[in-house]
Amino acid sequence: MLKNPVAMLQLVERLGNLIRAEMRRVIGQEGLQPVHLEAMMFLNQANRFSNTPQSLAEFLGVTKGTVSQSLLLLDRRGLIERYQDEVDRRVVRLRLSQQGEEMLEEMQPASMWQSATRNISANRIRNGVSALRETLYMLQNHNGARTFGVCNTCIYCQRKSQRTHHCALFAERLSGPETRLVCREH
Amino acid sequence: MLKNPVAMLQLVERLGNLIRAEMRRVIGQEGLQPVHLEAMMFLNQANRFSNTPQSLAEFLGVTKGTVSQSLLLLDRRGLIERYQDEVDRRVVRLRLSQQGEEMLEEMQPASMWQSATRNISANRIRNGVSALRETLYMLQNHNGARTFGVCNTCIYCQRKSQRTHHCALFAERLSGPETRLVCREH
DNA sequence: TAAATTAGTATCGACTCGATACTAATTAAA
DNA sequence: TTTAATTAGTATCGAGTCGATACTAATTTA
Repeated sequence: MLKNPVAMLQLVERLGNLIRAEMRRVIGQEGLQPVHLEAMMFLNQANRFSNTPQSLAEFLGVTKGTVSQSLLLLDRRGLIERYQDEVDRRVVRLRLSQQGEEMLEEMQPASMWQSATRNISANRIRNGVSALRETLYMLQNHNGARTFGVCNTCIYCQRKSQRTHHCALFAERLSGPETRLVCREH
Repeated sequence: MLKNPVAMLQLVERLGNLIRAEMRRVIGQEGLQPVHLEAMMFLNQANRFSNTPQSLAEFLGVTKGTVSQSLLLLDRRGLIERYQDEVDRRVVRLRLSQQGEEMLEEMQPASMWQSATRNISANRIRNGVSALRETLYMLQNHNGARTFGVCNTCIYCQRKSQRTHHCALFAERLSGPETRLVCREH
């Protein structure tokens, strides 16, 4: 029975395209592209292990050259800020600017989706999410790509006390809020 | 409990991007873009109610001008054929050329997906498919967009006999195989 | 018969995207 | 420790997407 996986692929493709088209419609007035909104959403969730061009490129599945272009545009528009890393001066760090955060807030790209999923049973959605999540994981592993995910679900994340966590991979202390952000070494 | 729908949105977005990136990787050598492959897959499934530029544009969620460009490229590459409709001479009909069919055959974009979903329980996938399908349907209805789907699941499709069907919308006879193709008025 | 609508094409400009070539900082090696 | 290799990022190029606009030709509607 190989039909259902293919059906799922086609649905994901089709939904992906429609979301993309909707994004374009919504942010087109601002002169932005879908990929810009995706970059901003990523940066909104990125922690110090993932707020770099390299990391963003891996997340989006494009080359670093391509991402560099998009970042240039976002920078020109004043939606992000770029600054040099203190320790390794090759790496550039990214964050949303005040203006970028406000714009992302306004967009709320999920609102249409919310209404579209309103009448679907919570259970069915939960099942859908888990099937998709598993597929994503397999797909990424298969490609040798990075997984990305929030720290507090990461195998390297160790709880030290009520407030402090520890990342066994980078051997660094993590603050509580930080463990709810997205790391590239998940 | 609004978290799961958003999680599903993000998963679909992310999977969509990865599929897109993978497509690009696979067909990039042929000098094609993801949208070309999607167009070809659509044409491979299109019947006489949907094998037009207009229809394809609606399916892909782009303007007719954009689709016209892509079709020009596919035509130049010899992957599709364009011919005038007999009755309404404004409309152009599209079909895959021999070469186009062969290329689509070779691609098999689903193979990686198949292996990624191999270990997921059939039941979970079935649930995922139905959640996604329902979402797609709601999303399209909400936007006033066309639904697209195979004739034999369409409300307008009436079975006349063992072999013949009838489309109540266009008031035309449908052959058996034709009812397994995609119509834009689904 | 004239006006409005519909299907499609052509052209423009901004942007994506991969490829390639480059700079500068860091790390590994001799 | 000097040199070579690696790594992070940027710049530039060409082909293509994409929406907007303006257009042609065929068909409907008034």
